[in-house]
Amino acid sequence: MKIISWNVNSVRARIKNISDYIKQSKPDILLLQETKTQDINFPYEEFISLGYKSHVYGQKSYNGVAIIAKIKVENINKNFIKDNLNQSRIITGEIYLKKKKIELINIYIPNGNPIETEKYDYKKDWLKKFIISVKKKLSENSNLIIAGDFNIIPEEIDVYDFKRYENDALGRLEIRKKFRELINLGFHDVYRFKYKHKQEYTFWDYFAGSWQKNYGMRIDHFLLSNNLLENILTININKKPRSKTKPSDHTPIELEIN
DNA sequence: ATGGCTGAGCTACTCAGA
Repeated sequence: MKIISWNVNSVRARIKNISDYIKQSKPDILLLQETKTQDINFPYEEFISLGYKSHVYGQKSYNGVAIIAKIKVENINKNFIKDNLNQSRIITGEIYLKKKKIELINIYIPNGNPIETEKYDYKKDWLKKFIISVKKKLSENSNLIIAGDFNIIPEEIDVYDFKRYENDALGRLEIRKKFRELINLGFHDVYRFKYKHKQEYTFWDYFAGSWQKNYGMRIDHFLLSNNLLENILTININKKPRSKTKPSDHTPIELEIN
């Protein structure tokens, strides 16, 4: 089974790129973040024509997450946490891998910049609530997949110049500790689990030639609960979509499990 | 290297992203 996570930075502006990518990568499930559109304007038909059903939790202009699936996804839930600002940042559902019932959690964690503002507090509060809910869910189901745009640089190796981000909402120790706290509930960061010292990124800014200079950061992640480690086949950051015309600033991360 | 580039909503310009 192939599950892919991708912050597309507008599903409507990106629909051609997304469609081309699906045809090539053929995921069973595609988890989208930053769809940036209300549910009534979601391009359902484009995904249906490719054989996918869309489970969406949209919002006008900002945020928005979706589970695009070729296989059955049950018990879709948009209230995994209570979001203080009612932003559309999390959608969950259940899938089956052989006999295992897996809770799939698609997230778009707040950016949190600038620090020392209400935006940063919102990110900290969001993470606090999320960790509590994950802990509770883990006590009910030991098969969890958390994927999405975390807006967290886990370690120094995960950004082109750590000095620039050590006091930023993405790289600050206080935030990285939250990521570690999540991992310590019983998860592995699949990319880092497979590649101990590899330096690859999932995001590059649009400006200042960041892509060309490879000034990027690894902020999109797959976390698998320890019970699912034996099911991991491959994890891959696919840089091709970032090199296309009219790209998202993020590129997909692809997981294969069996 | 805390500014530049992109998208949404709207149709000039602000807000947000990371």
